[in-house]
Amino acid sequence: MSTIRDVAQQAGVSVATVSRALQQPDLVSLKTRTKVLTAVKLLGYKPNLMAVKFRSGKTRNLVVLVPTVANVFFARVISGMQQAAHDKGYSLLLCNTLADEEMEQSYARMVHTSQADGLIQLRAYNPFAQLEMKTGTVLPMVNACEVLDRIACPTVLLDNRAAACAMTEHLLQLGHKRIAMIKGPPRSPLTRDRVAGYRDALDAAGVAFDESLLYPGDFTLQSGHKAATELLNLPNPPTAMFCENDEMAIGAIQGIKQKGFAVPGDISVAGFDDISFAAFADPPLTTIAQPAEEFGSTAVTLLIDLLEGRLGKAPKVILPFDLIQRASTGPAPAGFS
Amino acid sequence: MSTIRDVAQQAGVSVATVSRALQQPDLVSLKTRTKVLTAVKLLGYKPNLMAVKFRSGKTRNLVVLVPTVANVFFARVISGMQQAAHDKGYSLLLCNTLADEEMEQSYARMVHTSQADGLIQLRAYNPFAQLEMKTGTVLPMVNACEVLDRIACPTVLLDNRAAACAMTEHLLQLGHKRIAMIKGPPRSPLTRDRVAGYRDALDAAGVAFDESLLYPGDFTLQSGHKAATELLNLPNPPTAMFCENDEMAIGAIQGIKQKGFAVPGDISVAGFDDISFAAFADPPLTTIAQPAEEFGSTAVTLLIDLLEGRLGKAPKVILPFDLIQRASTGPAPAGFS
DNA sequence: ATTGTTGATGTAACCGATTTCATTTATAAA
DNA sequence: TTTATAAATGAAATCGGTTACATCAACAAT
Repeated sequence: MSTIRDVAQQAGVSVATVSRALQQPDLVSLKTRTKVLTAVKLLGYKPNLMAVKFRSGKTRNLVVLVPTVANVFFARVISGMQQAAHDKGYSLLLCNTLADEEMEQSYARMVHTSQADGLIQLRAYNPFAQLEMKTGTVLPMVNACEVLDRIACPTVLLDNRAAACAMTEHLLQLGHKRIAMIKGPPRSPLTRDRVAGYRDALDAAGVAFDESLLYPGDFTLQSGHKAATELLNLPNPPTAMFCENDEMAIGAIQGIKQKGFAVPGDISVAGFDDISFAAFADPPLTTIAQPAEEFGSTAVTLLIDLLEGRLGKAPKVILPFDLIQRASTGPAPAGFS
Repeated sequence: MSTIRDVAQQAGVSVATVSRALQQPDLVSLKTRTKVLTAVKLLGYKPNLMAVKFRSGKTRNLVVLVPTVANVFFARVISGMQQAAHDKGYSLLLCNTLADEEMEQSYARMVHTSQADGLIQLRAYNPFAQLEMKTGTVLPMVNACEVLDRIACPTVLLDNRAAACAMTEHLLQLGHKRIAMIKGPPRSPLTRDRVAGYRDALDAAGVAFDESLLYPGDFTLQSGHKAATELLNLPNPPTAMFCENDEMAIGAIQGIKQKGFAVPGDISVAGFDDISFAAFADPPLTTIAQPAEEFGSTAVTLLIDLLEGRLGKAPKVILPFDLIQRASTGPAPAGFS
């Protein structure tokens, strides 16, 4: 590997001139510039960016903490991040945390140790909390998708409450009174907001809230299946199931069918996210579309703006949702209404 | 941010001693070590790993080129990579290439420019080819999943030919004679191998090969849907469709149903990969299970072994497949046999 | 002709660790 | 006690760039 010194020698100039010829060509005369470029080409010189980053103290790396890379929605978010980061000359250091706080902190340490400039967290947990407490500093971070309640960093989120309310209203309008919700982990702010939206709609429609219709899942196909099965075993089962993501909805549909019920004839099912499989479910899934890639790109943009000092107050960006009506929801069966 | 010099001053020793106290504690007396550790704690010292990496010339970063992060199978592969890399103290720099060679080369450049030590490519394209040609050197790379034919680097692959042959045999045993194949891009070695395996099985069974039953897709749900629809429009349509991945199979099932046919009553459908959605398709999908996470972890392990000089000849690791028989394949309809 | 200004280039410090080599101190052997 | 050896420590070089500052030449203004 040739270094800048080799180039300087080959070109018969100083290293400073080589550096300038490459970084700020206007400061160097045409003649010298040509000599330098010739030498660069001859030697196949590639600057050692590790040295540059070290010197500058900027890595242009961003750590991304993803609860589950294998989740289709997050995969789309990552895709959006990657695109935005690449466009701005940044790279992503990916971590599949599996929601393990120790793993998250281990990766967060890359920011303390100057291996990355900032961090994006897609979950309601601040891996910097301990260190920030101790040092009184605030580390560059952006929180997206599932955001912490009281966090002083830029966030990107959906109005989950409004979205859940909209979907519940859709089901109510179809005549459903017993609407189950297959939700996420009870502690999650995401779940809390969506349940709140669900209750908003019920309250507005004067439908009584029934705790037993709330079933906690874990966002997997399996848990949707299990939830639906158990909900159907209730003495007074629901006629509609609103799931907090599409995977659980697809799992629920299978569970419902296996119990011998029709979707949406007997039971309506709604999802959340609008992953690509939603449109290919049988029946195609009514769901809330989220701009997943935009979540990613916005998060990256905010973080870079923050890092480069272009961000004043920590903004909260709220992205739009869209209720996609497909065939998995229909009128409540007559016998039940 | 405090540096090693601050610690040295605080502890009243030289920087060399601090470095040793942290890296090779046995070389430092207990008394000094304690002084140093106290100073470290007091100052909240974190070594600047950028400096370490620069100095050592090793970044412990690995570039990963993924055709589509949003593809469920690749997401699992990445997940396996991430785990293995983390266990060995490496980080992943993720690139969603969208099979764009320019993008791939742009990321490959991170290896030339000392931002990463090596690269993992999940596609049949060598982004180092140009540079290696020019310089005569060979850059550290591992090729996995879809591997290049004549490449002198470690590879991890499935015996795609045998797997496709096994699935085709399964369909032949069910009495199918007209078996379509919804394949990938014609140029891909993956496709080529699988088509070869498909023909192996046909030949062995004495069933004539029909070019018109080969339909090229692009691994998306949509393309599976389109392929199935068009195949059913053939004058002499197939009774079974073997798809090169589960997404296309799920798309195909929808297309078939929309045409008014039953799966597997009229048409059997088989997939490849065994993604989580396969078991939740309706009907659940017969498919070839691939150890996706193991692809990732093996690729990472090989690359690290290569980087750390523990690899002699470039190995070809062949991972096992498993034919998962579910409900989407069944006996060929009587009328057609 | 003198001074000032601009443009082009070079010298050397610098970033923060590690590591070689030299030096000092402690310990064991004679 | 002296000497040989081992252990502990420090000074300084090093990695490969960037950049502040110094220098020098060319040219313009006076």
